Amino acid sequence: MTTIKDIAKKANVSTGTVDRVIHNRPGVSEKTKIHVQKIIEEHNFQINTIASTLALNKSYKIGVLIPEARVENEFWSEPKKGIEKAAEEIKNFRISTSFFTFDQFDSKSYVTAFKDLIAGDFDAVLMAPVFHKETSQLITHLDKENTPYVFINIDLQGFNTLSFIGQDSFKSGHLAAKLMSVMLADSSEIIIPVFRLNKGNYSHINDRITGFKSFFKEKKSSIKIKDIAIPNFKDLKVISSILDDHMKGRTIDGIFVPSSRSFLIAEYLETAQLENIRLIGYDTNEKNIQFLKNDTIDFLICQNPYQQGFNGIKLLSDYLVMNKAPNPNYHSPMTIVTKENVDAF
Amino acid sequence: MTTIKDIAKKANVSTGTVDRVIHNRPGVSEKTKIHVQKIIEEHNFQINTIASTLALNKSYKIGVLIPEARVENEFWSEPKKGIEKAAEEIKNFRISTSFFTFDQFDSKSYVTAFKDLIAGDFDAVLMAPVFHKETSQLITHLDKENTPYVFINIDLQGFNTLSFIGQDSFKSGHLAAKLMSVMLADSSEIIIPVFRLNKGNYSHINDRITGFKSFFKEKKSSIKIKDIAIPNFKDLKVISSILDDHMKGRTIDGIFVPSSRSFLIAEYLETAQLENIRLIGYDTNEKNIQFLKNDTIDFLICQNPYQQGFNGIKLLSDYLVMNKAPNPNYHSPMTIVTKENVDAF
DNA sequence: CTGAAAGCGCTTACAG
DNA sequence: CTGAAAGCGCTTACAG
Repeated sequence: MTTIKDIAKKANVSTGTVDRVIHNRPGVSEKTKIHVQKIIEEHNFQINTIASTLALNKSYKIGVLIPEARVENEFWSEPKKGIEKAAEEIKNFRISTSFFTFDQFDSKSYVTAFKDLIAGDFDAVLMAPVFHKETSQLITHLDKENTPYVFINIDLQGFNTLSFIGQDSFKSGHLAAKLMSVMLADSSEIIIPVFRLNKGNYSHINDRITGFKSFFKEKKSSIKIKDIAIPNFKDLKVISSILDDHMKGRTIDGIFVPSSRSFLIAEYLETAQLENIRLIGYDTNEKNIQFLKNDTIDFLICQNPYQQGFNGIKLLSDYLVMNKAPNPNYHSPMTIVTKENVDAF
Repeated sequence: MTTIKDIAKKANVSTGTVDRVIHNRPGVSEKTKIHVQKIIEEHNFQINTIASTLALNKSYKIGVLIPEARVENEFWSEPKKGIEKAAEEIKNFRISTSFFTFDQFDSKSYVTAFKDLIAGDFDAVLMAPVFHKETSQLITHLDKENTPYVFINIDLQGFNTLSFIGQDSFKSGHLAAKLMSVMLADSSEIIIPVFRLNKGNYSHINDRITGFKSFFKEKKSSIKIKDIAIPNFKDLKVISSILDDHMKGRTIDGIFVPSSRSFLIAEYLETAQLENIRLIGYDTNEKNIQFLKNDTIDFLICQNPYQQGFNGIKLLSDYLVMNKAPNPNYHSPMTIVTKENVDAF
C-alpha cells in the first residue's frame, strides 16, 4: 500500500507538500507540483479516505425534510428507515442527520418544518418537495447559501437540485397497464379511482394515469378506461356510494388505483362481494399487502422507498466527504410485487 | 462526540485500559473493568470504527470463487461487477479481493480454481458452489483453517456456511407460475424445456420447476404441463427439431424456461413464426432483454446478481472488520422484469 | 494490572 | 514556497 509518506520520500519533499499537491491547495511551486504529480501517477497512488477523514476532523450536518409517517399513510416510514440506516453507517465520518417532518396534507406544517430546517444551517438537505408553491418560495434560502439539496420521491422541475431520487411516474403507469393488459380480454372495462386531496400538488398521480392510458392508446386497444373522482379517502360510505354508482349495471373488469390506497378499493370489493375484478395499485403498505395476500389485489408497484432514503443520504455523504458529484437523477426501479414474491422484499 | 479519551478521564484510567475493556482484552482487574464499563454505558459511548481501523493496521484478504462470465452465459459478469464495486468501497479498510474463476460446465476447472484459492490463505471466502461433490471434498480445507465462507447464488445444504445469498428457487418457480396463470385460460397447455447439462448439479433448476408445478397443483388448475428434455443448448437445429416434435398438432399456450436461456426458445418461436405463445424465463442477460423488448418474452425473473455479489462482499467486510455476525441467509428479491420496467434496473 | 508513548495515514497551523 | 511537528481517535509493545 502506497502512502503519502512513500510519495514524499520518492519526491524528496515533505508529506505536507504532497498533501497540498493532492488537494490542489495553494502554496506549492509549479515545478514541485508537477514533479510530485508525476510520482503520484507513477505509483497509482490513491488517498486513504479513512485517514483523511480522521485527520480533517470536520463534521457535517444533513437536514432531512419529509412527511411524517401516519396511520393513514405509512409510506414515509420506509424512507425514514433507509435514512436512519444510512446515517448509522456514515456516522463515523462525523455526519449527523436531523429530521424535520410535516403533515403531508397540510402545507402550513410544511412551511414551518422547512423554515426550521433553514434555520438549522445544514451542509446539505434531503427533501420531499410535497408542496410546489411553498417549495419555490423557501428554497431560495438554500440557494442563497449554496446549500446542496436532493429531491426524493417527488420530481419537481425547475430547481437547482443536486439530484433527484425516485420513480418515473409515467413509466410506472405504463407498467401497471402492461400488467392489467395481460390479465384482461380486449373488450374489457377499467376504472381509475382518483382521490382528490392535495390537488395541484402530487402531479405524479396524474403522470401515472397518463402513463397507464397511453399504454392502451399505443396498442390501439379497445379497452375502455374511465376516471372516477373520489372527494376524500376517510369516509368509506362516500367511497362505496360513488363506486356503487359506477359499478351498477356495468361489468368492470379491472381497477387501477394510481395511489397507495388500493386497500380502500379492495375493502369495497370484498364488502360488495364483487369478484373477478383485477386490481392493481401502488406501494407495499401493510393494508395493501394484506389484500395482496388474499388475492383481492393482484399486483402492487413498489417504489422502493427504503432505498430512496438510504441512497439519498449515501449520495450526500459521498458528495460532502469525498466531493463525489452525483448524477442529476436516479430512477428507482419499478418493482412488481405480487402475493408470490412479497415476502422476499 | 465522546471519545476514548473522555471515558479515560472520567474513569481515571488510561486510554489503553479503556481500549482493553471495550474489546474484552485480558489484563484488566475486574474492579476497573466494571467501573469503566459503567462510564461507557453512562455516556453511551460507541467506538469510532474509522480510527480503530486505522490504528489496527490490519489487512484482510477475501478470496472469490465464481464462474467466469462467458459469451454463452454472461450471467456471472453481474456478481463480478457487484463484487468489484463493493471491493472498491472497502479498500480503505485494507481489505483486498482476489478472483478465482472457472468454467461453470467443467468441474475440473472448478477444482483447479478452488485449490488455488485454498493455497492463497484467505481470511474469508465468497463462492458459488457450482459442483456439489467437488465442493464437499475441497471445502474441508477451509473448515480446517476456520476460514469463514459465504455461498452465493447456489444454496448447497450441509455445509458450515457463514451465510447464503441468493434466491429461493422454489418460490421463484411459484412466482413464474402466477405470472403464467394470469396470462392463460384454464384450458391451456404449457411446456417446460429443460437443458440437460450439468445434471446432478444445478438443483435450483429442479426447484424452480417444482415450484412452478406446485402452484397449479395448489390451485387445482386443469392446465397441462409437460417437461421437455433438450440435450444441449449449442445446436439450434437439435433444439428446433425437438421443439417441433412437441409443438406439432398441438396448441401450446405457454412456455416456462427455468434457466437463463429463454432467448434460445424465443429465437425458435420467431423462426418458426409461432405467435401468441406466452414465454417466461430467468435472468436479464442481453439476449433475453432483446426478446423482452420485442415482446417475444413476456416476463423475466431476475435474481439481482449484482446485488448478490455486492452484498456478499459487504457482509464479509462487516464480519471481518467489525465482527458483525450475518444472518444465515439473505434471500434475494425475486424481481419481475418486463418490457415496461427493464430500463429502470 | 496499568500507563506512557509511539504509531496508523493524513492534515494544518506555525515557523522560517 | 516548504518542512517539522502536533493532532484526529484508537491500538499495542513495552516498562514497571
